[in-house]
Amino acid sequence: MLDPVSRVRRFNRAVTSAVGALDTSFLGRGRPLGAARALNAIGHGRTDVAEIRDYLGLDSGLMSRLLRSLEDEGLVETTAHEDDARRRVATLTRAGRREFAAYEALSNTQAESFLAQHSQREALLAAMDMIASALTRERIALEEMDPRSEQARYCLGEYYAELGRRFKQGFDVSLSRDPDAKDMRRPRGAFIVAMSDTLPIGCVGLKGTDHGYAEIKRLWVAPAARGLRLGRRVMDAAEDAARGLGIELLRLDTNSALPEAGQLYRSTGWSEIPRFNDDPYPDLFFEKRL
Amino acid sequence: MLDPVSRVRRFNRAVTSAVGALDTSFLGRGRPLGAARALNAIGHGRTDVAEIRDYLGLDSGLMSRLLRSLEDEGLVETTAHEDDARRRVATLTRAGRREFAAYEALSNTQAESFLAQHSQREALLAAMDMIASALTRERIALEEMDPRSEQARYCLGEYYAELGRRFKQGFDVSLSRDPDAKDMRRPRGAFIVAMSDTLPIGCVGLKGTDHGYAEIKRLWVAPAARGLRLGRRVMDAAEDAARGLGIELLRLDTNSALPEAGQLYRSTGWSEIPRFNDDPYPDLFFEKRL
DNA sequence: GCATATATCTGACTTTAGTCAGATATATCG
DNA sequence: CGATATATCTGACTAAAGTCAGATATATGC
Repeated sequence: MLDPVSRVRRFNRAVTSAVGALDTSFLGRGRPLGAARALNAIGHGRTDVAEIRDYLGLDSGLMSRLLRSLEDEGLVETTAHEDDARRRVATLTRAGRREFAAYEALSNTQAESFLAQHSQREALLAAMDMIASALTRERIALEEMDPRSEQARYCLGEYYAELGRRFKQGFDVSLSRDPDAKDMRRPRGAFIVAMSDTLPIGCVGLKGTDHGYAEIKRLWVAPAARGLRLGRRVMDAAEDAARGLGIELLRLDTNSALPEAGQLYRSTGWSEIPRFNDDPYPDLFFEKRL
Repeated sequence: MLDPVSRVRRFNRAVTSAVGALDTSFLGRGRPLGAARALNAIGHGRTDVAEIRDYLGLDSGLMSRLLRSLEDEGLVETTAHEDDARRRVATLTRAGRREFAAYEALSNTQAESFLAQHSQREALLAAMDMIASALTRERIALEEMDPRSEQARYCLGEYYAELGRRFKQGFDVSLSRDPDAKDMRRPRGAFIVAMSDTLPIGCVGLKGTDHGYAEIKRLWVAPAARGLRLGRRVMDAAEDAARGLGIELLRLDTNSALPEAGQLYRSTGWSEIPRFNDDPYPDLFFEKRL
């Protein structure tokens, strides 16, 4: 009935009016939207004035005045930055934290009531995740993290769960060659997480070995982020990290039940090699010379 | 990692900035956003001034001034309404149509470039459809239509395709007891389509028979609209239509491969009865006394 | 026909957002 | 130290959006 472009535009119309409604609900607290947005940015931990200005896309004059009005209301205090007295740092006062909490409550209530009117919650949330990831595509940041960090462990948990669903025989980490966290940390290796806003949406591990090569492990992209060519991006980052560590040969193992992974490797310069380990799960092996 | 409310809020943030970007693109044509929105509302067929005002949520003074500025630009003409000379009707001039087309082109380009950067187009579109339907939930309208109308035929096509996917043996309409369009039109029956904006997202047929009962046929809800309790709403509408036609007994057949349908019937006063036709597809039969 | 209701318009006003050109204070580089 | 760059602030301004109290014209019910 509708062509793809009309479907996108139908979505845009729906969302425009929903955003408008959310904005108006923020006006209920007797403060212009600009000031409310600035307060919320500070509440969410953006304390550096330049950072807030950049995030909200404001002129420096306007930003300054918004801060002043929040100060006049007694919600915000500004001090000079420790390392650079030209920069200013904004923090919420006690009253500011209370006001911020009130905005948070408004947002939460609105989100909850939206969810409550829908009986297929998980499908709806998955759709929202997917669109949020697509819309914030340019803002996805790749960060090197400790493989034991909360974000990394979340990714690994999702990764194992997905293998469990996709392998006919299921997946039990303890049977697999679970890499030692130390091997995926500098200087032996690295662990890279793709963050969209505060949400981890993909990862890859570079595991150092003592056999003259390093291994790529735990490549995962959240279902909601597939189609954004993120797999390729994290793999590129892992290869860069490997080069930085002086590694010249990479190997990896995978399973033919994950065809999209195999396709990615083949299209990015990896070549299939014979089995090089005795892990029970993989049935495909690749290597790439850097 | 994220609780449901945070996921909704992440979506809201993503979408807020995307909407802002769309708005700014509209400013490129040298006209304030308010005027551009009014022009687009007229171009999309909202000609009654009160209707535009209502749609855009504007004060009557502001609306009047926007119309005036569009008239001054030579893009819009207003005339008195035929039936009520107090009301005004706005139409685009030739120049107005040209300008409207330019805005349309902007929107289309923006939508296309969003789609182009994503390789899982169909999944992304399905997610957008789902969210658009959820957000415009209160604006879903049930309309009685001819079962041969474009909208009805679209729904039926989707319905048959879904049965084909869900029945192990597939589905071939010609083997089923395809109701005559005449039986699903007044005065023998009715055909109801649920419209979200201009998109049909569900349907149900009420088919008159000569056996002392009418049948419910072709109950379908678009995958993107599931979870909105739309099935229940269209069924209620069909029952109302039946009551209006003096029908006292309803019957329907369905298949256990469609468990959500069976559940709907059981929870809305239908009771299971023995087979009452020789259609090869159904294996469950219900009736309800009105 | 008259009172009342409705739809739009006009004029006078305020608030919010945004722009721009300096001013001020601090940092950095040679 | 001095030149230059950077971060923020201030003042003066404009544009856009929105509000509100009537004015005007037309419709409707008795």
